[in-house]
Amino acid sequence: MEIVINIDDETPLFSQLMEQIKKAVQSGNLSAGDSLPSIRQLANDLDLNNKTVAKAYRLLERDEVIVTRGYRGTFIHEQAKKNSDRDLNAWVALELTKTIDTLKHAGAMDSEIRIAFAEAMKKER
Amino acid sequence: MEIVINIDDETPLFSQLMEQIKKAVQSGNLSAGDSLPSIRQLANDLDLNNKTVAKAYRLLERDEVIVTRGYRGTFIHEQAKKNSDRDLNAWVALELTKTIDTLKHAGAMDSEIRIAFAEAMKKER
DNA sequence: ATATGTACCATTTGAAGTAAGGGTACAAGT
DNA sequence: ACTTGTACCCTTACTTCAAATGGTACATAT
Repeated sequence: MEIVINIDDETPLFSQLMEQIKKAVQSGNLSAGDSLPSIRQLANDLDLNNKTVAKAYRLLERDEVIVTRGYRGTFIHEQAKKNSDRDLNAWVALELTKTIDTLKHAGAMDSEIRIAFAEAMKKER
Repeated sequence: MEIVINIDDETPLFSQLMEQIKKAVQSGNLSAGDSLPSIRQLANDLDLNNKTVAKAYRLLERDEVIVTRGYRGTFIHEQAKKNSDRDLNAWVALELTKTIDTLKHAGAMDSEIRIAFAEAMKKER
């Protein structure tokens, strides 16, 4: 499989990486159980920082598209194909939009919503 | 009635002004129908900018604590005492906290929630 | 003329957060 | 020794926003 990262693209590098791995899973280029390059290896190949690749891997594991097995490396998740369709971001956006809509219809100003949101994010630890 | 604005206080000036007017309503120092100083007058007395006072007045009118009658001036709302108890900010914070709680329990990262929130605020015009 | 709220134009200051990178270190296993 | 993912430390550049201020202008009324 080949991965191409475009630095000029406005989408974050870790997002590009996630998208391409998900696409490879959906197209069948990557199948359940396949091993992925190590974080350091991939970072070196793509000329990215370790942290950038690690972030993509961390999120892909949370989405159950890949599985990390410590020193053994990283592999494609058994349900990767099914899970690579799910879009957590879209769901998050939908939930937030619904709530914001409610607040605005009640007359809340944008700044009030933003302040309250920032406070809520701080306190929810 | 006397209003005291503390510049060293971390709470925004317009918020301080709103709070003090609401308190004056609750304590009975200001009653329904009482007239308030004009925006320019109050801004001058408290050494604030017109916009700062105007913002407080605008929000107090939205909360139905005061009523503006154009060139005639600004007055205490008929239901001011009842409405000065309601706290829109607290309700907004509660709604957002509930939604954020849901998102976090689903595994969403803080940054994802923040990005989605910013997008939702942009698109909801 | 003068005063009312309001609506624009603008700027400055400060805070907060993301994305990305750099470095160092660790336990677990080969 | 070497590699794995991971967890810290910190820095840089960029973006967005709130809050406050300043100025100009307007219709509406006295």
